[in-house]
Amino acid sequence: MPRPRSLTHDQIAAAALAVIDRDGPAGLSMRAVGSELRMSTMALYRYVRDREQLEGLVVAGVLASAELATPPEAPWTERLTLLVERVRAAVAAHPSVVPLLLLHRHDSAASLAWGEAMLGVLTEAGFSGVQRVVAFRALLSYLIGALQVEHLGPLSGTGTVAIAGLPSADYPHLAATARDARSVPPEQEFGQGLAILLRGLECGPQPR
Amino acid sequence: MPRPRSLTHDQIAAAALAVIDRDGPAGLSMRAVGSELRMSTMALYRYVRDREQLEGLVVAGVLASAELATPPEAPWTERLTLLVERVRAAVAAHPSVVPLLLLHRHDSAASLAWGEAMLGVLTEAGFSGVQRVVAFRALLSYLIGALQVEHLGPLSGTGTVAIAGLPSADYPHLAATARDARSVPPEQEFGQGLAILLRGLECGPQPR
DNA sequence: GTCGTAGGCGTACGCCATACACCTACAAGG
DNA sequence: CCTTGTAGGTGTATGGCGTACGCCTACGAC
Repeated sequence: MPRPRSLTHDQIAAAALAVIDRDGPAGLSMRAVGSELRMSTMALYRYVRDREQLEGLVVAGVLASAELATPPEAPWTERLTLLVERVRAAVAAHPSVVPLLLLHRHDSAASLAWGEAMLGVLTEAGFSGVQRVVAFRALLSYLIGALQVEHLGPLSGTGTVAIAGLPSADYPHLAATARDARSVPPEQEFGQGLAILLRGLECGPQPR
Repeated sequence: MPRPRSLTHDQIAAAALAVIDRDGPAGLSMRAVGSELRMSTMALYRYVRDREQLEGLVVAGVLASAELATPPEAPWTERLTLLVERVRAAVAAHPSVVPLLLLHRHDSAASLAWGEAMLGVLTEAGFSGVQRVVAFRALLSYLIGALQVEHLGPLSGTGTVAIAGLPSADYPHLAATARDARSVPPEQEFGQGLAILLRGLECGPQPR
């Protein structure tokens, strides 16, 4: 009956994402999002319980951009690769959102749906019971960890350069590896790591 | 010549860790650590540049408790498992430190030394060049991600319970898997996931 | 036109990190 | 033993944050 709402959750999430993309994760504040929407800070609270819920909206928005359908005739390893790579791509488009993703990866419908899709493929591949639990958590851990390692590294890649310059006397392997790492693009590194994990799932004592 | 220092970095790290263990990650503040040390807030700044450096000290302290020596005659997979499990154990003793670990895993001598130890084993196992880079990053990503998934989950495990209660109609696989997951202790889940990854390193097209 | 609901906003409070200026405890040099 | 300069410890102040609360008012229903 009274005045209609003038904002949607989607608009709010988009505004917050814009702030984060522009000013980095530390730039996100209720004040900043408010003025991004040309509203007062407190107006936001008509739409959002608190800052935490707003962060959840941002994460949900990013995850929702990942397609969940996979070709049913493709091998299960390939289908899982698709699902994982799509999340990686969605996040790579907004690197500054990684710290929020770590805290809110659980509490959105988009993330539940992604998990459901992953488990669907694993189930069709023959995984069940504890093996399915372990396989899913291993893939999830790798994905989460890789995002974190890639985007929250020591200034996202410049750290590798710094490590490459370490005194070879103190850290010979580390310095050498960091030098090698400079020639490996992040996508390739991510993909190959994922391939290793999937190979372990394929050829383990509990195959199928 | 003037007055001697009355605090060491170790004492400060221990105090901050005590605060975190008692009040959780959000309880960490310069004020809290100051009063834990029976000093004023600002006294801390004589020993520490800013809050970020203090966080680094805490992480360094936790990581330093992980032993780095491994039996040279053991298989390389077992030696890597030891190194990874020790970090997991060190962190599991102070779960609230996980968010800080994610941000500061790079900037302490302890973490560099751990990386060096891991790479030493990988090198002895025959890995080199890009393969060594990929293997190391895969293991690191899994470790980081698993810590995050385990300790920053939806309230650390209670979330699994919540998911298990989801409407099976909407998320059938997710609900079933969450039910299965309740019977798997976290250490076993972590260990089996790591085993999968190591198996992938062993039996891949680029073994040795 | 009237009215009640709920949108939008201003103010204020308590927390945080931290810059700065001050006092003072103490080791070194006499 | 006394002086002195350095650096330790502290109090105060600033500017940011999230958000509780209360006010005004635009608006749909009647």
